[in-house]
Parts: sequence; C-alpha cells; structure tokens
Amino acid sequence: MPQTITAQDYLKELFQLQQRSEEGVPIPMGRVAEAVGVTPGTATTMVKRFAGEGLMRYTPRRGVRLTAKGEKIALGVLRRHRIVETFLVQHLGLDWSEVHAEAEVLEHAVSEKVLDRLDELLGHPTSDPHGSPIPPANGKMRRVAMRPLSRCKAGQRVTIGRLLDTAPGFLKLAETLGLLPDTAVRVVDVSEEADAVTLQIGKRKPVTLGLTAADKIHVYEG
Amino acid sequence: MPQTITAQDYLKELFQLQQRSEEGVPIPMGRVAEAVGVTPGTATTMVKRFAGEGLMRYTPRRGVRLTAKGEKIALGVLRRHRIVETFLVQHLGLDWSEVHAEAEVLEHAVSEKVLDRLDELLGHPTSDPHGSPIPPANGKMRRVAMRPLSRCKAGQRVTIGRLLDTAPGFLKLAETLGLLPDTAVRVVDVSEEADAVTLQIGKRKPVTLGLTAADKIHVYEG
DNA sequence: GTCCTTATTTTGAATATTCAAAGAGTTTTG
DNA sequence: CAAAACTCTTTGAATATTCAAAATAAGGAC
Repeated sequence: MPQTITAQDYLKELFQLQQRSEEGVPIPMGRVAEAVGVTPGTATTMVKRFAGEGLMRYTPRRGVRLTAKGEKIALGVLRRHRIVETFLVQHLGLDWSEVHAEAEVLEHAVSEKVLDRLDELLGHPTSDPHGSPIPPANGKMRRVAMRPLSRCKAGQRVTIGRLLDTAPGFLKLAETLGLLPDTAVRVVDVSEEADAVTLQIGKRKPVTLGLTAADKIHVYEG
Repeated sequence: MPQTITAQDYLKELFQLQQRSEEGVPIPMGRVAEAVGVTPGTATTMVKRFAGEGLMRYTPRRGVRLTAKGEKIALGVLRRHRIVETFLVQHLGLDWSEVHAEAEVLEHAVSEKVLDRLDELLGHPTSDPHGSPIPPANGKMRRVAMRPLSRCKAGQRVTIGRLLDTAPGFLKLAETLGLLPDTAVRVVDVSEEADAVTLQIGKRKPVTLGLTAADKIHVYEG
C-alpha cells in the first residue's frame, strides 16, 4: 500500500464528488479529472491503477466509486486537511479564504502524531473554518444530507452541491449568478407566498430566485 | 529554477557538511550520498545537474561546494526546518529528540506566509531545540565559533552549544546524561588513548563518552 | 613501478506521474 | 437514423528521481 500523495488526492476529491451525487452512482472520469486537476487521460490511467489496488471500483465509460477501503483513507485525508485549516485560522491567524491552498500541501506532510497534537490543541473541533465537518479519528463521517434551497430557512449558511437541471439556459443563469457547486451561500429569505428565495454569496449583492429554480439547486450544511 | 524538494535536501545537507569541514575544501560525493541517503551514483548524477543550474560547483573526483546562490537557498531551507522543529517542541509538546524527522517533511510543505506566522508566534527564536542557530529571514547566518568536545582540554569549563546528530537514539542518550544545549559542563579528562572524554555537570557524578560521540557535541567557551 | 583497495563515475533500467493527440464510444439533434 | 458534439480511452513520450552493476581513476603497499 504505497500511500502516495497523488493517491490521497484522488481519493479525497472522489470522496467529495460522491458526497454530492446520488448514492451509488459512479462519478464520470471527466469530473474526476477536473477535480484533481489533470487531463482526462491521466485520470483514466490513475483510476485504473487505484482500482487494481482495491481503492476504487471502476466501470469503463461509466465512472468510478470508492470502495470501503478507499473511503476510509479518504476520510483520513479530509480529516488532516480540515484540522490543518482550522489550526491555520485559529492559531496562526491566516484568512479563512486562503487556508485551503496551504492545507492542500500540509495535509500530506503532517504525521499522525502531529495531527493528534493539533487536534488536541484545537479542542477536538468538529468542523473547519468553512463549516465542513471534520471526520473523527477513526470511523465514518456523517453523511451530509442535501436538500433543495427551497427547503432552507432564512439565515442558514449552506454550500451548493448540485444543480438538478441540465438545460443550458438554467446552467448559464446559475453560472452568471455564481451559484456553482462548492459555493457557500447564505439564505437571506425564503417565502412561500412570494414564491422566492433570496441568497447572498460572500459580500455580493443578494440574488433572488423563484422556488421552482431553487428546487433544482441542492445544498448541504457547511 | 524548479525548486524541487530533492534539490532542497541536497542543498541543506551539503551546507551542513560544509559547516563542519575546512573552509573551501570540496565535499566528496560519498559524504554527500550518505548525508542525503542515496547511492553514490545517484549523488553524482544529481550534483552534476545542480552544478549545471548554478547551485553548486563540482569538480570530478574531488567533490562539491555550494555557490553563493546555492548557499542562500540552503539557508532558507535550514530556517524552515529549525523554525518548524522549535514550533513542534514548544507549542505541540513533542519530544525534542524526535522532531527532526517530522520537520524533515514539514519543511517542504510550509509556505513563506505560514513560516512567518510561526516565527512570530515563537517570538523570533535564534536557535532551535538542539541548539542550532536559526538563519534570519534574509541574510547570512552568524558563524558561531564552537568546537567538538573531543577537542577540549581537561579542566576547561564550557557550555554545550549544539548536538550534531539527528538520530533519536543519540539525542535520547544526551538527554539522559543531561547534555542539553545551554548546559555548563566541566571537562574532567580527554584521552586519545582511552578514546574517551569525561565530563561533569554541576556536582553530579561524572559521565564518560567515546570520542565519536564527543565529536558530535559542540561547545563554546563560558 | 605493478598490484590492490577504495572511491567515484557511467550506463542501463525502473518508478510514478503527467500530457498531447489520436482513436473509440455515447449522446444529442435535427 | 445519420451527423455532430461530447466524453472517454489509448498510445507514445517526457519529467524527475532512483538503484544496481560495470567501468574507471587514485592512492598506497610492497
């Protein structure tokens, strides 16, 4: 089990892609490639290798899923990443918007022992500065339940997971508004009567969507 | 200038080898290979490459020296390494005898920004837990006049400055004997014939070390 | 000076990872 | 359903780094 950095990256990204897709549906290689930041050809090669090592289950032209073994390792990597992020913000005073890149590198350099000390120093946090849950030392992480924006309450801070419509018009609109997966949004208002949801991304001007559209945007806590 | 991790390791090790050899004398490839932990053939290949990049000056069958440029980079790496070590001991409470290995990995993962914050958090330390000087952010490092215990004379009173071995076993021993940096010791006897040095710390029972071990403990007057 | 020992260099091959570009398979569209 | 548009896979090649083993050079012994 040569736990290379590359393998950890693939596992981590794949895990996160799985989190926001239907249970059991394979992730297409294009998505994996994009998430990891390589060309599709590279992703195919690597995924086949990892499948051979029992970390993933790969079906040509359909996609890939993590095995239980792969998932376990992925959780460990995510734990490292998020604990490091939390430390960088809370103890070194870095800006929460910039710690991701730092953690991306550090997560592969922190030993188990150092990680434990950091965890302790931070008081065993359960979520990182972005609100994402920190997987416990050993064991599964709670499955993040996603729900449509239309069922959120005013004031909640959520992250966009999926866009459940493939119509170009809709996707263009979402892009224009900045409503892309992985974007953190704050629900300003949800009103049945007005048939509308108002959101705010960062410090931008709030945007308003109809409930029908909001139904097709799924979000998760964090 | 692809500043790879490997290059940094070669630079750092070579710098340290130079520190304990005559001024200007090239370091033979065998020493470099051993320090970096590769076979001699590998060291030759790599050193030639780095020489081509202007980081080292290489003379076949004689050895290698850092150029000014290589030295500057080496100092930066050393600075990272030692600040990380200091942090691990002072803030995470790791044992000083085991932080070397951790820092060996982390030194390559810490960004300039994180390094600065750590330095600040630690109050700009000037030496690490092993007594080795931490190079300042930019500029040369002071050349501390120290000599190995093996070259002291009986009767001298000196202070332990640095421990020049990174093996946890050696460091543990030093700790057990009370031979930590900043400790004042009296040299009771130095004998080439017996291959031994005898020391006394305060009013404790004298301890005796072999010359090889005494070579790795550097002291200064006072 | 020739021989032996030891240090160094060269050579050839392997690892892990990557990309670009060509080829094959699906899906969408009219 | 045929053509067009995508997506995915394959192929060939490149990168950086490494080792093992063979070849070579230097320094001493006698």
